[in-house]
Formats: sequence, structure tokens, C-alpha cells
Amino acid sequence: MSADSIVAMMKALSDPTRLRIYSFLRETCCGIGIEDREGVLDASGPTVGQVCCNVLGMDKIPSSLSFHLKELRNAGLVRMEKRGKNVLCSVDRDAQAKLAAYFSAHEICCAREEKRDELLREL
Amino acid sequence: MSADSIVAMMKALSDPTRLRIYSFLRETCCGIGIEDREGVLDASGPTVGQVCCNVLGMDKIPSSLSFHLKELRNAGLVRMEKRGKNVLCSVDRDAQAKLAAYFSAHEICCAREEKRDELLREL
DNA sequence: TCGACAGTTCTATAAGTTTCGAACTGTTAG
DNA sequence: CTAACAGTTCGAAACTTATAGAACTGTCGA
Repeated sequence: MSADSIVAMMKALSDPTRLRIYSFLRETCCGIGIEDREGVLDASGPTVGQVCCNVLGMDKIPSSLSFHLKELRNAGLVRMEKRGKNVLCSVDRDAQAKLAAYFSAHEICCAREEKRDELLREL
Repeated sequence: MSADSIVAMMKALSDPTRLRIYSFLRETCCGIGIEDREGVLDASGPTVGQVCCNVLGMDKIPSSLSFHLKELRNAGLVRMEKRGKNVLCSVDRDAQAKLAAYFSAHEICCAREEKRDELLREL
């Protein structure tokens, strides 16, 4: 995982609105627990409009939401899929796993040297 | 862990220089493998000057390094401790563990509801 | 006490980011 | 075909952040 791509992900999550969008999408990957005028969620995730309702509490999608979703998508954190009139959003599980791995590397400095060098090369 | 504090950490790591500083500090928590004019590292971590040498390749500490370290410290990611003429730097392992936990919550949406609600409250 | 060293703070400037409204595209329903 | 809906793009204004240089503080050795 390149440092650049981690920086891009951190930047994407460094805005409060975007972190809320991201957290919301993580909570709703299976479409559980969202109440919305449109009823049952598709398994691929909520629509942009549903993200808007739930995260921003707004009825109409402001351009800033498109902007934030694009930032998240460009950083590789979120995927979007057009489905008819709507666009469905979901988190990218690979990206999430990579970030988890980055922050989980507790013992890197204490590992035996050869193992350590190997770990370092991956970052 | 509050959303605000995650945002602050993400923001701190969203600059390439700061991510390199942070990664360097993680690699050197035990003082292994740093070659420096000052010789063996203290167990509490490298000095600001050593961070400067290794991350920036500069001999003299620019004000921007102080600025970046302060950002990391304010976000709670890095600790600094004055030791005589020097200031020693180290990562905050608690903060790191919290970020690891945030990104490791893969199965949050699929967890049983009561467990899920509990997990969500923590975020 | 003096000078040098290690770092920080301050100020100004340059660069980048967020937000807003308006105009735009593509899709579906009537 | 037309209107309405879902969402995106564009451009300008407002705001935030990074960088550089100069001045500053605190510590140590001579």
C-alpha cells in the first residue's frame, strides 16, 4: 500500500461530513435499519438521496454532497454504481482492510529484523 | 471514540510529510535501526532533530517540522517529551489502537442487532 | 557569562479546500 | 414529447492550511 494512497484516504476522511458519510455507509452495507421514504434498501447500499436524508437531514441533494462523495470515491474508499435513476453507494472493503492493516501494525518495531524490513516495504 | 477526534487524526495524517513522520515514529518506537550522528536512540523515541534527518533529510530543523509535529500532537497521535536540550517523540499507542479498531469494524452491519447498536454507540 | 545548539513561535504569503447557486445530463412516468 | 426527478458539473466567494524566514526561548558546555 503506497503512502500516497493512504494520504489520499486520510484526506478524504479528514472532513466531518465525509467521515459521517463514510461511517453511515459502513453501517448500512447490508441495508439494515434505514428508514426512508423509498422503503427497503437495495443490497448494494443506499442511494445518494438516502445518504443525503440520513447524513445531512436534507430532502434535496446539495452539490456539496456530490463533491464529498466524489472525494471519497477518488480516494478509493467508496464505490458508486448507477442503477436506473439512482446511484447506489457502498464502502470499498479492500480499502478499509488496508487501513485496518496499516493501523494494526503495532509491533512493527519490535519484530525480528528481517520480518520488520519486510513489513516496512509494504507500507 | 468521538467522530471529532477521528476527524482530527485523519486531518493530521492527510499531509504527506506528516504521514511520513508518523510512519517513521512507528518504525522507531524502540530505537532500532536509526543511524544518526547522535548515535544510539533513547528508548522514548527519536529527537525532533533525528526525525528531521531521517524524514526530511535536512540537517537543520525548519519551522515547518515544528508545525507538523504540533499538528500530530494536537490530534493526539504523537507524544513529545522534553529531555534536556532535546525533545523526544513517540507515537501514542492508544490513539493508534483506536484507529485500528475503527477500521477493523468489518462486520458491524452484519452483527446481531444489540451488538451492533453497542458498537455504533462507541464510534 | 557567553556562544552555540535544539526547537518553537510569529507573520505574511501562497496554495488548496469547501460551499453555494445556477446550469447541466440522464432517466423515468404520464 | 414533456415534465419531473436524481444527481453532477461549473465558477466564484469564503475559508483553511502549508511554507518560509526572522525572531524568540531554554539548555548546555567552555
